[in-house]
Amino acid sequence: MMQKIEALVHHAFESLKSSDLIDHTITPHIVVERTRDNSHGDFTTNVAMMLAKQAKTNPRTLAEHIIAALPQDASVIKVEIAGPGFINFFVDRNAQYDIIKRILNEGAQFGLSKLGAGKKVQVEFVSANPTGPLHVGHGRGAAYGSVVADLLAAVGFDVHREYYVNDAGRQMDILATSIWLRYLEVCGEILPFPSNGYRGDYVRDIAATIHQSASNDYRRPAELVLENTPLDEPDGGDKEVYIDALINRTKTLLGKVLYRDFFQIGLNTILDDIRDDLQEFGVDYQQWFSERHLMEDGSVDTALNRLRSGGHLYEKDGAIWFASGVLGDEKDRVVVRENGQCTYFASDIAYHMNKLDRGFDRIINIWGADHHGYIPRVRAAMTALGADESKLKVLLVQFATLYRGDEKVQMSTRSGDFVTLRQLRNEVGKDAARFFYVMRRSEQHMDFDLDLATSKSNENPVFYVQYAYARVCSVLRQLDEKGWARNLLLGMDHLHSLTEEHETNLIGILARYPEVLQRAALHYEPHQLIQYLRELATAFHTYYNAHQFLVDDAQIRDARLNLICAVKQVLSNGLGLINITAPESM
RNA sequence: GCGCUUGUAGCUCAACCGGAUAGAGCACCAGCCUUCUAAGCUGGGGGUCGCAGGUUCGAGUCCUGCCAAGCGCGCCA
Repeated sequence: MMQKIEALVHHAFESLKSSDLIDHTITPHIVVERTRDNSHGDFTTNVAMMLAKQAKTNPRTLAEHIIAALPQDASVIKVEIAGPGFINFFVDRNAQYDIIKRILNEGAQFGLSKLGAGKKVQVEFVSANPTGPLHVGHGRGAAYGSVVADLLAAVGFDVHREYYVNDAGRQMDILATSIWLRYLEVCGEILPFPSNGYRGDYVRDIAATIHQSASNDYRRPAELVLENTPLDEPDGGDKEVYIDALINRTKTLLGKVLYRDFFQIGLNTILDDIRDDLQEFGVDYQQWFSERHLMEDGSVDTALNRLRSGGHLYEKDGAIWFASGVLGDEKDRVVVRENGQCTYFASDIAYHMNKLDRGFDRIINIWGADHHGYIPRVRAAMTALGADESKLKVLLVQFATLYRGDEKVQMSTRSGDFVTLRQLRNEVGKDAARFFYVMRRSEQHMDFDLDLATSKSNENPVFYVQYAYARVCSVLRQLDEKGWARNLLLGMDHLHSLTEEHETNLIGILARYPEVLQRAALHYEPHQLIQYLRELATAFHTYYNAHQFLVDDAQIRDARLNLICAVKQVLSNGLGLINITAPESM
């Protein structure tokens, strides 16, 4: 309908041009919107106001010309000028009933579109370091990323979901060393735990598991481990220097092969846990991309060589720098350290080169908001690699602060004192967790109230929407119990009897669903869909309270049943996109 | 100090490329169950859209300056 009106206005412009009422050089950008107020009709356009100056007339006069030139259309029953020059369109109610037929015909397909035209989009999200279980901060990125990906797929993009596994680098060495030290404790060795090590209970668990299968194979005496190590921070030393020394001792004492095995067991255990966790949270990936793989197959060297041949690298202070400063970054960045090791940034350049080489039309990175300072250097790298940096879209997710009632839940990753995503799921359930996470704009700081998410009351927005769905199901069960059967075709023939204000309002909301989906997808804003579902649920609950559906008059009854079945379908489609269940009864 | 983000009702948040009277939920007050699930509905009060300028037919939305909060500014990841 919206496109139809847009076309009508476009035709009007063309005929005004040909009759010389409007300058030929004017090319109107016609935008037709739904009105926000029923008294303004169904659709509106502001072109008259936008172009009045160019057309050298006032908005209302121009609007009159446009209306006079509008082609006739049976579904448009009234057009009027309002306010400073809006052109408002009133649509024939009978045309609006068609949406119910469409929804019931298209079913689960209703709302989907081909807007994306099959363009390849990669969405990389979560990508938490595999140094421990996911915590509630990662949960928001997981929920947000998966819904964004599903929304894009729903409007016709070819979506590739990916998790970048940082399985190389110092943090992983710290993890492996932490596990080994805990393992030695299990063996009976007595030694202090480094202040910069990973202290979470999961480290002890992994150590215990390894000891069960490997017994004392990796055991070395504590004296040897601590031989020639500097002081840890609590003793007046530097915790970074100390942990690096311990990593070196670990590598030396275990030897290359055993260290590698040990490292791998830790990595696999944690990665498996993360995989399970995400899967149970309704998050699936097409690919888990290994950073280490990138280093081992020479991709990092290739990327650096490409930068070098483009003249973007130089040497200073024994390190190799990427001249990102001239490409929009705050300053230049080191890619190869003085000790010959590549930085994390170097492998990230290779990773983005790899993404580009795979031919994605759009590359979406979903990061925690604390990484925002990293964006310019990645863009600089893409530009230096000769790519179009506008293909990259970085979406930032702010942290969620957990509350239990009024009380803030304190968290610290390093000390191991944090709420895991798994704990959150166990406490509030997958549905509530997903719903709450994407309820707010992602860049918005968010307060996550655990008590509210678990409360089975009218305060809880998740139940509110699910209850609307369950209510429709309940009505259908009642229909059956009363010995009636729904006659779909009879209902279709009498949709015109749905004239109550509650009914026309509901129909109007249903008709908006495809547009909401497109907007939510193209702007990467799942919260738009949530808002919509709440609005739809409200309109349904209101209708439910105002009118009886199961009336004796079969024509009205079946028309109403068709309407509420359409509501049921759209609720199901919308909840499905957020990956939240639609319960038959509650 | 520089950069990014945020600032809307008592609280948590919306507001579609700049559009008509800034909307929800919670909380508060007053009502609705002999009728399809009251996890629901109806009505009410509640706002200098952080502050000050500017752009224009029109600004919560765009521009500039200030104020406040969060984050970032490693040869960490």
